Amino acid sequence: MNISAASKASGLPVKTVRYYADIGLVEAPSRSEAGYRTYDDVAVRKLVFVRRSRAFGFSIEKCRELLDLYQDQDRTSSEVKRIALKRLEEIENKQRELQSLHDELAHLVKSCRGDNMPNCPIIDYLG
Amino acid sequence: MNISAASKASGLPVKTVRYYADIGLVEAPSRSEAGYRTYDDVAVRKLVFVRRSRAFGFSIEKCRELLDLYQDQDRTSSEVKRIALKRLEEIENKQRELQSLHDELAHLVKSCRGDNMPNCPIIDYLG
DNA sequence: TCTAACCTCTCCAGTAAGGGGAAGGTCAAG
DNA sequence: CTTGACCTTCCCCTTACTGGAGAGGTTAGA
Repeated sequence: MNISAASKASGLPVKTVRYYADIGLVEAPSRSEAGYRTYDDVAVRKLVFVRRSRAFGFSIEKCRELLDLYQDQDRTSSEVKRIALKRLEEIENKQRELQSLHDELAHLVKSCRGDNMPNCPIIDYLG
Repeated sequence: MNISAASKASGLPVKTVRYYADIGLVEAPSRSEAGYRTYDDVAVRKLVFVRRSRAFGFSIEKCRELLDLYQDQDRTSSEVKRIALKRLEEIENKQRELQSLHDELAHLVKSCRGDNMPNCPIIDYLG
């Protein structure tokens, strides 16, 4: 499998597939005689694993840890759960942050008439 | 006012105060004989304006627009409101995204026993 | 007056996670 | 044999800063 096939199979852009090997997140693939990267199903499965992990917002470093656990037959589910719980907390923190931003901004927006006059409570609040 | 005083007065790090002038977000301050940047209250007010705008998550480019409107006596509040509404939409989109991430991840976490066994629904889902 | 401590300057490099694109080699079809 | 699709490496670009090096300026105290 050349890189574009691996890209389609994994759902990741070609650039990203290269990048993940460059930074050592996944193993460097073997090369054809012409120097082309060649992928097998195992490599693609790991790429998919990373794609799904990234979709949850795990950082590359967390993906590294998760990938290690994925490949470690002696892992404990508590190790995985700990990482996932931390991410869940991050998400909840971000949600709280966004909620308060939202409420404040929505309040300002509602108080602004949005007409042709220069007077604006939004600008007033910011200034 | 030297830069550290302006920093304290505006609530922005010194580096950031310099940066905002470097990228032309705010005017380049005048200089003392020794080349030190000197700030006045007007400059500080603009820095505060940017800090508050940034706190709402407005990008630097949006801050540029907002700052222009802030300084434009002939602005209309509808121009400001339009920008704020767009940001509000962005926030709401992000909230929806985070909510679905949260629900999915929370579900996985709940289904994982987090014990000493290798079996893990989180890893299974990702793999 | 000298010196230590602190302030400021510019410039360079780095962050996260890739994306864009140039210059050049390879491969399969017609 | 040529064309076009594919692959390679390399370097710069993105956002919004942050950190640090090395050099010069300022100020308070001995």
